[in-house]
Amino acid sequence: MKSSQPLTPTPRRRSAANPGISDIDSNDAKAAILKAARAEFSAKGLTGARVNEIAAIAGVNKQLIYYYFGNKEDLYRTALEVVYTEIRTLESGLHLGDMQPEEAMAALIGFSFDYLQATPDFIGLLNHENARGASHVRDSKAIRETNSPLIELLAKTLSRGTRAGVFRRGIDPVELYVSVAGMSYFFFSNRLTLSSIFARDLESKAAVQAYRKHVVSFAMAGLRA
Amino acid sequence: MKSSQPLTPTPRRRSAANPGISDIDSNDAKAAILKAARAEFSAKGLTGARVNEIAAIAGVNKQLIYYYFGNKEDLYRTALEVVYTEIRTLESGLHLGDMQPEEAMAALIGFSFDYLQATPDFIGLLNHENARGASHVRDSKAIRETNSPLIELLAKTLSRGTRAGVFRRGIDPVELYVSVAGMSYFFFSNRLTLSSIFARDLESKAAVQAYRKHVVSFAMAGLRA
Amino acid sequence: MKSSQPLTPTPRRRSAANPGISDIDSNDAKAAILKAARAEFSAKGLTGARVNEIAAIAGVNKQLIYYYFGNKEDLYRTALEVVYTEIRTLESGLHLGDMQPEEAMAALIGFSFDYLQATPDFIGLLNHENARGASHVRDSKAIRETNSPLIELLAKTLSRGTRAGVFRRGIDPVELYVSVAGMSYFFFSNRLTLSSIFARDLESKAAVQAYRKHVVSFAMAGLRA
Amino acid sequence: MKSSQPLTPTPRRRSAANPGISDIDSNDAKAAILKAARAEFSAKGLTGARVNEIAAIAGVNKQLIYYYFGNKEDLYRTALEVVYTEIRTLESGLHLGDMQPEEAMAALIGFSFDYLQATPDFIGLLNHENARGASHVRDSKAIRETNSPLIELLAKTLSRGTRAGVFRRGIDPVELYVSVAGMSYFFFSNRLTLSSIFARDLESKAAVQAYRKHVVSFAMAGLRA
DNA sequence: AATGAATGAGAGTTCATTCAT
DNA sequence: TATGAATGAACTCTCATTCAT
Repeated sequence: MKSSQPLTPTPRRRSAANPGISDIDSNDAKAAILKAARAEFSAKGLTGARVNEIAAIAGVNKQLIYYYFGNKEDLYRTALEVVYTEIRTLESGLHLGDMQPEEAMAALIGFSFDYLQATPDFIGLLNHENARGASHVRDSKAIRETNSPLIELLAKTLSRGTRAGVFRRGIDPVELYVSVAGMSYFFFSNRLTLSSIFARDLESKAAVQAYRKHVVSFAMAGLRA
Repeated sequence: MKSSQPLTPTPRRRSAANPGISDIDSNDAKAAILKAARAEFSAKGLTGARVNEIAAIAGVNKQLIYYYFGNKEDLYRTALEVVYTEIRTLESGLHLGDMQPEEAMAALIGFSFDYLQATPDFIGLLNHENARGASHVRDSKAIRETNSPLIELLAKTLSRGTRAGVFRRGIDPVELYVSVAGMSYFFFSNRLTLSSIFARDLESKAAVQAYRKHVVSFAMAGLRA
Repeated sequence: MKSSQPLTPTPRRRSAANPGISDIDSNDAKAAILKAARAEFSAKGLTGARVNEIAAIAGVNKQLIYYYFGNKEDLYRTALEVVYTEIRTLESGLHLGDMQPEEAMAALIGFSFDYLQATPDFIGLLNHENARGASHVRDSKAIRETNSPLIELLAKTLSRGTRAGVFRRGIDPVELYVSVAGMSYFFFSNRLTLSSIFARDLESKAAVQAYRKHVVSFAMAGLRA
Repeated sequence: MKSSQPLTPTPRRRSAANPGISDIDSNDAKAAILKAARAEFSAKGLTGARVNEIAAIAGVNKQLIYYYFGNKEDLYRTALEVVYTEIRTLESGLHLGDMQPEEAMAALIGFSFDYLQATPDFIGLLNHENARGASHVRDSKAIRETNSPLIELLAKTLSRGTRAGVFRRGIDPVELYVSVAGMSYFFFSNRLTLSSIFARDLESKAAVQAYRKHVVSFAMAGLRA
C-alpha cells in the first residue's frame, strides 16, 4: 500500500501555454473515478468492489486509477474521507442560533434523517467499515480530526432545553445522538429487508416522509419533561 | 467439533440396532461449517468471505463444504436462513401474556436490544444483504414465510396500551418497530466507528447496559400519552 | 491404474441358500454401469466423461463403479472391449456363403452401413480413441485378437468377383474396406455438422435410407469391371 | 513467438509515424495462443483440453488467454472459426474453370483428400464438435455463413459431366460429397485404429499416396456412365 | 454388495497490480 | 496524461479416488 492521496485533487504540471484545459480534464477524470468509487465501495465494500468496475463506470482506463490514487485501498480511503467531509459540510450548514430548544431539537432530529437520505453512499461505506473493524476510520487523521458539529449542537440544545425545563433531565447527549441517529440510519440501511419482511413498501416517497414525521415526533416525545 | 445448531433437527444416535447411519459425524461437520460460515459471512459478506477460511475455522476439508452445501452462495443462503430461524426462535420465547401494557412494552423494547447482543452474526448478515439488494432474503421462501412474531406482539401491546390510555394514539406499529429496533441495531452495528468518532468506549459492559437503559426509557417516554 | 476387469461380469460368492438372486442384482448393476459408461465415453471420451455422471445414469452408487471396475480408465477399456466384441458378433452373423460375388459384395457394403447405425456408441468411442493416439485399442489384447471377419470376407468376395470378371482388377481389399467404411462412418459421425453446413436434415429416416442406397450403388459402380 | 495466422488480417508495422500502436507483439501472442489452441482442442476437445497446456505451448502467461479470448469456450469457438475459415480459403483456391468434367471431378476428389492432410486440426475439431452435438458450429454465424464453395463446384461439375454423358444420372451432389469426403476423412481420422486392427502401416507417405490414388480412381469409376 | 463421508490434486477464472510506451 | 499488454497470486469449484463401515 502506497501513501494516501491528497483529498482535493491537486493539478500537476500546469504550463503557461496551456493554462487550465488539461487540469480540467484531469479533474474530470479524478472526479469521475471518485464518484464511481464511492458508489462501488458503498455497495460492495473494500474487498467486494472491483477496480475494473470502478474504471468502467467512471469511463476511464483502469490504469488511470493507479496513476491518480496509488492503489485500491488508497482510493477507498480517499472515498471515505470525501464522503465524511461532505457530511461534515452538510452539518456545518445547520444554523439553529436563535431557535427555541424544542424547535432546534426538532430541526436537529429532522436533519439527522435528511442527510442520510441526501448522502446514500454514506451508510454503505459506514456499514462496511464497521463490519471490517473500522480500521480506516480509526486510522484516518482527516476523519478523526473532522469532529462532528452535530453532537456538540445536540449537547448544547439538550442542555438549553433541560435548563428551560422542557426536556427531561438525565439524558446523555451521546446516547441521545446514537438513538436518534439509529432510528433514521436503520430505516435507510435496512429498508430492503424490512420491506420484504413486512411486505410493506418503505421506499416510496410517502413512506419516507411518514417515517420522518414519526421519528421527529417520537423522539421529541421521548425528550419532553 | 461441537454441534451447536444441527441442520437436521433430529440427529439419530448410532446404535447396534441402527448400525450404519452415521448422522453424528456428518452433523458435527455440517454444524461446524455453518457456525464458521455465519461468522465469516457476517464479517465479510458473500463475496468478501473466503471458503478457505470457513473450512479452516470449521476444521474440515474445504471440499466437504461443497459436498454438503453445493457452493458458496448456497452455504450463504443456508447460513442466512439458520440465523433468521434462530432469531425467530428467540422471539417465540417471549411471553408477555399477563403483563400490563407498559410492562409488556418495556420488555419488548428490552428484548429488541437483547437479541441483537445475543446473535452477533445477525447484524453483519443483514447489513451485507441490504448492501447487495436483499435478494437472498427476498428469494428465500423460508425467511419470508417465517413472520416475525415480534411485530405482532408489538402491535397488540401498543393497541392494548392505547385503549388503556397509557400510550399515545396515532402511532404506527411498523414505524414504531423500525425506530425501536433502529436504536439498538445502530448501536451494535456502528459501535466501532461511533467509539472512534466520539472517542468514547461503547464496547464495555457498562456502556452497553447504560445504553440499554437509555433505549428503554427513551422509547417508553416517547410512547406515553 | 489397477488391473483390468474381466470382460464378462463374473458373479462372486454364490451361496447354496441364495443361489442366484444377488448375482442377478450384481449383474444388473454391472450391466447398467457398462451401458451408461458406453454412452458417456462415446459422447465425451475418456477425460471428458464423468464418473459421477455414469453412476447417476446407471442409477448406482459411485463407489460401486470402483468396486466393480477398479477405476475410470479400466471402465473405459472394458466399455471399449465390450463394444468391439458386440461389433464382431454382428459381423459374425454375416453369411454370404452361396451368394454370387456382386450380391455378396452389396450385402457387405450394406452391412458396413447398418452396423454403424445399430451401434451408435462405436463411432464416438473410436473417434476419441483415434484423437488420443489409439493407445487403448493398441494395448488391448482382447481387441487386437478379435480379428475382423469383415475384412476377410471382403477380400474373399473381391477376389471371387475379380476372378469371375465382374470386378475390376488391382483393387486393394484394405483400401476398399477403408473407403467403403469411410462413406458410412463419415455420414453417421458428422451428420450434425453436415446437416448444419448444408442446411439439410440428414437425420431423418428417409435421408438415412437414401444415403444407404447411394453408398451401395456408388461403391458397386466403383468396383465393376 | 511466430505468427503463422494472425487473427486481425492486417497487422500494422510499428513506425515512427505510427508510434504507439503495437499490433505486432499483441498479434504474435494472440496467434501463438490460437495455434496452440487449435492443436490442443483438436487432440482433446473442449473439455479435455487444458488452458494451462495451451498457454505453455504458446509460450505465454495463462492469464493472457483470458485477456484476449475471455474464456476457454470462447477460445474454442474462435479456434473453430479460424480453422473453418482456413478451409474455406483453401477451397477458394480451386480453379477448375476450363477443365473437362472428368478432369475437374478428379481434381475435386483429390482436393478433398489433400486439404484434410494439409489441415490436421480440422478433423479433430470436427469430431469433437459432432460428439458434443455440434452446438458451436450451429451457433457460429461465421461458420454458417461461410458456405462451402466445394459443394457448389461439385454440383456444377457433376451436372456438366452428366450432360456430357460421362457421368451417371441420378446422383445427388450432397450424397456424393458426403461419400467422397468420407473416404478421405475416415482414412485420416481413423488411421491409428485401422493401422492397429489391420496390422498395416497407414501412416507412411507411400500408404497415404496409394490411398489417395485409390480414392480418386474408385470414386471416378463409381461416377462413370 | 453397497454406500455416505472425506480428501488431494488440479482445473478454470478473477483480480489487483505492474510493465512499457 | 493516458493506455494496451502482461503477470502472480488467490479464489471457487470439479473430479477421481479413498476411507470406513
